[in-house]
Amino acid sequence: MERLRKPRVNREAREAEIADAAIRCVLRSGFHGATMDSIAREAGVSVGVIYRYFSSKEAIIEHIVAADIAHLQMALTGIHAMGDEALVKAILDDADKILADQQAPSRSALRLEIYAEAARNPKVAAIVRKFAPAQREALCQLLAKTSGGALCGEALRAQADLFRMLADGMLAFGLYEDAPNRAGVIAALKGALEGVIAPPR
Amino acid sequence: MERLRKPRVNREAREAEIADAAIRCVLRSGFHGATMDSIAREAGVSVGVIYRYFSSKEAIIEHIVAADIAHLQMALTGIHAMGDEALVKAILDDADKILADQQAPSRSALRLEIYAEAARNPKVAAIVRKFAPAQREALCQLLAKTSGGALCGEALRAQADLFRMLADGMLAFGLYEDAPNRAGVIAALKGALEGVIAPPR
Amino acid sequence: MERLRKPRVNREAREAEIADAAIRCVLRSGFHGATMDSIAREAGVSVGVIYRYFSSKEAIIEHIVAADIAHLQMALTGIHAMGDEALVKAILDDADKILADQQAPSRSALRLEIYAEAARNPKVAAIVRKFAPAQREALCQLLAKTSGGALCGEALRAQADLFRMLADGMLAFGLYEDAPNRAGVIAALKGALEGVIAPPR
Amino acid sequence: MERLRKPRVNREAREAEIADAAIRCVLRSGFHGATMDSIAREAGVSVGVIYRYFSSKEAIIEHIVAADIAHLQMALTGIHAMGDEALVKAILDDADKILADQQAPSRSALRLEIYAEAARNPKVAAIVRKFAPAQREALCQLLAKTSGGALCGEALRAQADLFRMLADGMLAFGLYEDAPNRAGVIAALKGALEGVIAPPR
DNA sequence: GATGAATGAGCGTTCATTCAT
DNA sequence: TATGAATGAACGCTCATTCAT
Repeated sequence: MERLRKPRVNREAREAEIADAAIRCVLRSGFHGATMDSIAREAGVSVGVIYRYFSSKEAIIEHIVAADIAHLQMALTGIHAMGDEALVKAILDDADKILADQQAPSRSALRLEIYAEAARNPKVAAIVRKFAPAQREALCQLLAKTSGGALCGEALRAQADLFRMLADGMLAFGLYEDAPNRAGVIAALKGALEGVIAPPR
Repeated sequence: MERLRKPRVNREAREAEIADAAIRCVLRSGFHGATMDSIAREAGVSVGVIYRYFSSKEAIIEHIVAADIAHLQMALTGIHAMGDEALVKAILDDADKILADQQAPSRSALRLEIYAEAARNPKVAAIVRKFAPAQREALCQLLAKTSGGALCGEALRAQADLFRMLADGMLAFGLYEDAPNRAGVIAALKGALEGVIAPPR
Repeated sequence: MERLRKPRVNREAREAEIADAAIRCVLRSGFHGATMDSIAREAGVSVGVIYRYFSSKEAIIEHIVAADIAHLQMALTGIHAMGDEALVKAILDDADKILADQQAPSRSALRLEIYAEAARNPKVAAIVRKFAPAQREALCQLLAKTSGGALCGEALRAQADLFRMLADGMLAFGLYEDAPNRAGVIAALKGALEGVIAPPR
Repeated sequence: MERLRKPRVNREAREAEIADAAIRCVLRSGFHGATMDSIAREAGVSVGVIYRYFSSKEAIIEHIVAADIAHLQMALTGIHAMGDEALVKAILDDADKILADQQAPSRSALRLEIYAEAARNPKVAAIVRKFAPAQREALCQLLAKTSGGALCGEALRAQADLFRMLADGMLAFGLYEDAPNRAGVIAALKGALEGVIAPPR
């Protein structure tokens, strides 16, 4: 017998709602400043409920970290699902969008928080490290393709690491000005990309 | 109630002792996790003493931030006090040392903490911003010199910003491996530098 | 870490419990000497609970002050709700009770604390001042009635102020003897009242 | 051999300086709010010095209390050192001055503080009580004289107590208005005095 | 299962008191 | 003797976590 009950959302959806609320709180106040009360209020649930989905505040933090790193991972692997010829053009054309996404205040503040936390919290560091090789590999493949095979071996990995640093460095860049000149930064990065990427023939 | 008094020393020395102890605590636990008690214990003084040298925990944080940013500032301006011809060679030769200093775990962990804090603490953000233009200018002058005048105007500033991002991005790089392959990173950066820097004729 | 939870009761009851406990602590130790810990212990709750009912210690003090001043206010206005003829007799007959209530050690000690606090805490002073005009008015009406209209205008107000001073002066009177001779004081006050109050015809 | 040394003040003078500084601090901030540091600063000495003259903060408070009560005592006994005929006139003429002195904000704030403290601090209560009988006696003698012998026995004591209450009640009166109408209060009190005091024949 | 009131350890800070100089 | 730096218990307050309802 089918019933239309009160919209009992499933476990995953509820967990995601709470995690999203937690992220909004963390962006406002940092990992420490985000209180369980504030997360509960933001998620529209009671504190007690949170503990049915996460064993502790620590667990929420780890979840947020893993989700953010995974998002980056997807962005990277997502890109080179594209066909070869399209790729180079796409990157150059979409650089604005890709970079703007990375540099969005919400993303950068969260990532900075994560990196600071990773520098002293072993569990968070472990999550960051777990994904690092795959991300490096994804970047290597991307650069190999876009450079038309000109880059390989040690030089390829070095270049990939350089791009990784650029991406991470962008996070702090927004802090340097009250109303940061995003356009300028993005243009500069595009320039750097063009230096490496073989222009579409 | 046992008393083991810490003897009097001069003001600056004591202040520095406390600030150093505070940095060690911050590296271990972050700005928030570093408690006044832990700082006092680390410095070998009682809590009360700290308040003779700093008006609040907030003041300690601002002191640490300002000192770290000022250190970076000095490193940048220090470099191009050198003569023109010597400079390019010096940079390439000393890149290892310069980069290693910036990438030292204590420095990078602290800087990451600072960036994360700046993303939501206006006072810390103000300190970071205050130095940003001078640092950019220092980088611009450095690149102008080392590129033999080839770079100027908008392109020069863009390149400077790119290097700034690389420097900041390096901070997070140490997190990606348990025992990070510093040599590899440094080699890659050296490569990047050589792309811009006019080789000494 | 043993847990013995105090059960839920309704908001008003719990708030009153805490305020009462706070008054007992204030009587014992003064506004300053009454610590949040001592209030919590006296109320049989944990410190944290207090903050669910009062936003700060300051708020508790203001609550206590306002309640005490309001009690006085009610005593004053309550009296002359009575009919004219009954009034004079009632006052003379009940003077003992009224004065004894005001002079009860707990009331007088609290009021003295309030006056001392008002002398330097603007918020407390504001509460005291807020009720002063109404109290004066109530006293004026009372005297006008009981004097059979013989008192009016400036003379009425002066007499009212005199009685106000007597009432406040009584507070300190209990301090002058170990086991204060209340009966004597009350008799004296009764005498003073009779000097003003028109004897019932 | 006489010497003009550095103005080494004697023990009593120094003690009085510190006590005076302490009173100024207490008036500003109450017994609790006055810190040993603030007293030392106000007195222009170091904290350590205070402890050579007073064994503790408690001792300073007791000293202040005793001094204030003694001051009142002297005011009372001082008055009727005067000759009989002069007395009544003097009191009526000087009532303004006498009352204004009692009602001076500095005196009243301090006395209120003392009464509040006496209500819970046994040592302070003891000081207040110690002087009470002598003060009552002084008031009795004063009233006996000024009433031309009309008052005596129980009635005399009751009247004296009434005046004592008026005097204490005046202390709180200043709290009821922002800029208290002292003139009005004083006029009213003068009226009360005249009711008892036999007009000079 | 959901709620949110209760808990209390632990935070940043103050200040009476001590004592090496 | 005078100084004021050092001490640390104790303060007001917060918040992750628990559990009776």
